Amino acid sequence: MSQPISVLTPTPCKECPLRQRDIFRDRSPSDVAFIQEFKTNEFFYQPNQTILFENAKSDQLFTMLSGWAFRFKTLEDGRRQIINYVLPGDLMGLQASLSAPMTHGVDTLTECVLCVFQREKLWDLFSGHPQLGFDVTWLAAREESTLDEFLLSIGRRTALERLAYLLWFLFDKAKGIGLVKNNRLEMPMRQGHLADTLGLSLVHTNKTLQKLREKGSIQLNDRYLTIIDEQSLMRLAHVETKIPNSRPLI
Amino acid sequence: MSQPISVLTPTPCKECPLRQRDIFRDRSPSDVAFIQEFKTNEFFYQPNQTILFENAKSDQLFTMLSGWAFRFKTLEDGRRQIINYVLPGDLMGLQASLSAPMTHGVDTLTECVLCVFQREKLWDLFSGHPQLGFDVTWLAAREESTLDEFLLSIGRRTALERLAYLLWFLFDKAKGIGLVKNNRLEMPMRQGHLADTLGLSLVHTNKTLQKLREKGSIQLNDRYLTIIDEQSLMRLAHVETKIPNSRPLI
DNA sequence: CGTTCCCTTGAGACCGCTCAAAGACCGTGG
DNA sequence: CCACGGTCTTTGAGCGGTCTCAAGGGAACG
Repeated sequence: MSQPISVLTPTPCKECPLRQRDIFRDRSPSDVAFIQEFKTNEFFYQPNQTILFENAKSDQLFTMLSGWAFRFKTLEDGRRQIINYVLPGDLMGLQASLSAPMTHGVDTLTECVLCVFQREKLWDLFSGHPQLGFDVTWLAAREESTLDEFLLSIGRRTALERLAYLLWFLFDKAKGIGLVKNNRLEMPMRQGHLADTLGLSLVHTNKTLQKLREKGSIQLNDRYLTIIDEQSLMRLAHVETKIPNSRPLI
Repeated sequence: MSQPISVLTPTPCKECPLRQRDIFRDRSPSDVAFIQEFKTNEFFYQPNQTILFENAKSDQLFTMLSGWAFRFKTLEDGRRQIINYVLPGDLMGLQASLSAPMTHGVDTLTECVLCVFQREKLWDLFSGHPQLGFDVTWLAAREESTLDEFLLSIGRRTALERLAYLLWFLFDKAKGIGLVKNNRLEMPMRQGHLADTLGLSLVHTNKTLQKLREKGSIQLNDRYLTIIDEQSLMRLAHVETKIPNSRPLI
């Protein structure tokens, strides 16, 4: 299990390529300066490396700068549940910074670049920069409502609806950060990851994927996802509340 | 659909009966004073009333003072997923205070007494009382890790494991706030609620409940739950990470 | 050119679902 | 005091969605 390497010339926060996107809210110069100070390092990970270990303590929290990763939990016998995917702009490791050891792990899917923050400075963030504290809470609350929706999915949607929902969700989220080009999204995960996200077996996920393709809602081959008819996909998935994408970046 | 009534003589925060319990962390007098000011009202609800409406805006957030409620989401065709239960000391409505309309509803199970806070003062909380801001985040992060565990449950645990987990979880949580007396917990929810929490049908939930009883792990009748053999229940449920109960109260 | 990883397909088993009905409990009104 | 309706629990029967097991095919890579 190899280690990440530190990036020699980290991106300065005020030139952060993510922050340029209008999906991320504006920040005061003083808040950006604090974030810069808060950021102690920049890490580069290979695909299939572990960023955060299940049940281990961590002194760091991270913002994904580029790449895909996923959060997951496992049972001792190996059953795995993928909780959510981590895309550029997402914060992770907050939980471990606030209290106990991590109750979930995070693994990379692609090469990833991460901003590294030190947990001990988190208190300075709340006390000295309340807007940032507010934003951390905002992000946590938003993650929570995403998980609410996933629970509804796994608990009450059929396999086909679930898959439709997941693909729509990922496509929509990726679109917000500019990962969708020509209506095509490169999805680095395997069908096994989708299965572990949906609470389905690999085989049934594959068969459900076929059905979605036959219906003409999506196209997915060679790692590339295209949504052919978004309206019908959303109807199939019972998407009811589209959360606006605009959000803070830390 | 009737309305809650305002309690005529609300409990003063510094005499809050919950705050006396050692499970809730100590607070500085100045923070308690702010919470007192933040609290604009105290509501009383009957069983089966709605506290927060799905898809509606809300200007309030609440702390449960006494009683049981549950958070849920529904699909248009009526399928319902219960996300989590709300017990004394739990904060709710944060999401609506931060951004969009509520993406989930909250209904009472029993009579409930709630502290009511005004959303517009939330910013004062973060800017003037960073410890409280930190604690709000802490609560959000903890709810998130609860949902992670529920996702693992519904996605990867069998019906029996899921039910075992849920009963253990509720019992343990209720114990922390003194609701368990003589190893007995009064559980106000119906089997239909359990089913909608577990992502199972009512009938199958009933049959799974029988199995748990036959195994001698639990006793559940007349609304009262007793855990006979906690170790074996935890083993059955694959409980791996017991999150410590100590937490902040707002 | 063999190995490995991943996707695909088929067959059969089983877990959990729906439909249906009966029993238990409770509050209300005659 | 009993009859009645409503809500909740329990049980049985049969169906089907999803699972596991198994094997074949394709693409990437050393």
